[in-house]
Amino acid sequence: MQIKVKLDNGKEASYPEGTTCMDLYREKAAEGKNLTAVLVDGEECDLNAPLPEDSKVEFVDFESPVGAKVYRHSASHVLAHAVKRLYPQVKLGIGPAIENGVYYDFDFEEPISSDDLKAIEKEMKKIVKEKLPIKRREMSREEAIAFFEEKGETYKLELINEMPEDEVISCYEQGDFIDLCTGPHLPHTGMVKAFKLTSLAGAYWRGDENNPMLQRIYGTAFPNKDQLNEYLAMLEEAKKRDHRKLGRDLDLFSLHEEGPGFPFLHNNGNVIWQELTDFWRQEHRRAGYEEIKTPLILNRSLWEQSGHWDHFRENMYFTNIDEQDYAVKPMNCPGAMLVFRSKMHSYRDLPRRIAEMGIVHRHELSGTLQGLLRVRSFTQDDAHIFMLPSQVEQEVGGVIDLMDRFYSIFGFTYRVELSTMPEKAMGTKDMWDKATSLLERVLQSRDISYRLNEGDGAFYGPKIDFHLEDCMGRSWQCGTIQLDFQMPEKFDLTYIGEDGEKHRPVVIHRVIYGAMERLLALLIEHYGGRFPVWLAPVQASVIPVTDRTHDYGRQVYEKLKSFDFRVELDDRNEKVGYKIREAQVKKVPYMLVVGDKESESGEVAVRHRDQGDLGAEELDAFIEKLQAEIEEKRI
RNA sequence: GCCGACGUAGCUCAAUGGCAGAGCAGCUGAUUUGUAAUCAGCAGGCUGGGGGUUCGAAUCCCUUCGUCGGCUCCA
Repeated sequence: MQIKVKLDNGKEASYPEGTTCMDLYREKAAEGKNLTAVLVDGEECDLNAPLPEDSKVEFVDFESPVGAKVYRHSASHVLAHAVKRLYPQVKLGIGPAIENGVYYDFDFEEPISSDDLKAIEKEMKKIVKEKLPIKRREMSREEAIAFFEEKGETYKLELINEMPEDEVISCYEQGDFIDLCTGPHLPHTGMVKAFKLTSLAGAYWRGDENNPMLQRIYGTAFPNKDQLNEYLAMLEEAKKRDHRKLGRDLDLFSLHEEGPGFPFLHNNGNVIWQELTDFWRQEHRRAGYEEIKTPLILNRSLWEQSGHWDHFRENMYFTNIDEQDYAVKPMNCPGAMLVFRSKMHSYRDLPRRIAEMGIVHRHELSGTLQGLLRVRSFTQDDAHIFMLPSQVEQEVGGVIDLMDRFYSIFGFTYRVELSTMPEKAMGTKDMWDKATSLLERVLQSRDISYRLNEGDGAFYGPKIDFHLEDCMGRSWQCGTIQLDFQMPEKFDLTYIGEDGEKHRPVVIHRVIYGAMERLLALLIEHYGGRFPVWLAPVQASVIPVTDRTHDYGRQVYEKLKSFDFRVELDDRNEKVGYKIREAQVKKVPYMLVVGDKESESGEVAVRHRDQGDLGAEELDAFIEKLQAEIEEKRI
């Protein structure tokens, strides 16, 4: 009997019944293709499984996401195998492929240290050399339980016990190593060509802090040495862009033992900050926002009223004034509620868009602090929009437009997520459903694709989050739009409707930059310290060639200053090359070299940090161009 | 908070139980310089803090603070 199979090149072929994926795989591999997996009818397929009749077969290599996953998953088994050989008593956790690599969680009898990774890597190389065939083995539930019980693999037993009754329990075997795994895998261990163990970390079993902490070994794997080295070089390159390093080198900010998580902004960083907030104010005025400022410390009773006392207390700082309890604000909303409530509103007053650059303090766990990306005190570009229920869709849409306006100025790409009702939530399920579907409707009407994040909403309402991607492909939550039917109730907010009766307004909380500190970190890394001219702490450095041209250099410097450019005069007794190098290292966008020629002609010799020497130009012409570049916020 | 690693001059790093050092940055002087580093000299330290072991500690041990990589959490 023959079976018919449709291949990925569109051709149909027939094979004897019982032909496996492996047979086809061998046939393809013999053609010199570097395959890692086979997809049957779009599903990852075990290589030893016989092909079903009329199936569609595709072959994938490392370049496809599925191929990379299979490849790296096999690498994770090689890792576990090596660890098991070196530490026979170790208990296995899980070991999936992740973006750019793999990890595997282990419960060691005695904790290992990162020095031990070398020996493990060496053992992995041996296993690769042995070219052990990787075979799938299916077991009955009883068989599997008995097997892993005998091996003392308590974590695997936990996984098996939670599998649905009818699930096929499959294991993969290579040499003397067997692991519970759905697969599929590479045909043999010799195919795992280039890998490196990168770090050792702690990780709670199944991500739950109440569970024991396992040791997680991270690594990465590629089909060849070149690709591995390229990846490692990319990591090195990213390190150079690290905002903590650039923050120090460019004198933007600092962090001190005296205030962990409380960043100090230096003049250079503050210049960028001010530009960002100036731009923010301008755009918000245009978009019809007012701006307020509310106190940092407010009485406990306010936090009880807002619900923060019940829902956010672990993250708050407290103090005592005149024998009364006070809290440092962790959010700006209660302050904004008080401002709104301080006068009567007609429906004609709404929507009221009230913005605040609000400084908030949150007690984050010490282990989570990270430069400016994760801090304990930060400034939110907050705003609360108070509106009629009928205005919600339009207002949410307006905020989305504003988000896009800001992010595109910086050249960021972003991803949208919709977060729904969490466990610790205020309000009824019905209100939440209503609010959530409303947000969904706005996103859908604008054709914005989004990811659903079940149970991740704020305690007072569902939210739309905007995640910006940084240069390393990590994403950070910045903008968020949170719908709130709770706060208006808690604070008994009202407006007088057309009917002369009191009604309840709806509130949205939103930030666009998110946290100024995080945004600054992101911008530093995004631009690698080469800020666009509108943001650059120093926009131009005037470099006289000799003492003879110091006076002319000063004239140029003064003129540029009179146009409000941020400019420096480098009249130190140094060679031109030295001054240029220094300006380049500080990533100053423009260097203006002035020597005898320029001082006679009234020109400046313009050098751009990226384009190099641009030649001499009339000073007025340069000023005009610089103004335009700043005005347009050119990237 | 938890797991692992680390903490030496402003920065990057040496010194592994026996006198704490280099490069860059800084300061002083010479040099008058044309598109990424001129030369010479000087200064810079309670080796994160506290305790211990030792004749002797940057080095070994304990503790505490901080930092880094993760986990959990989040703007």
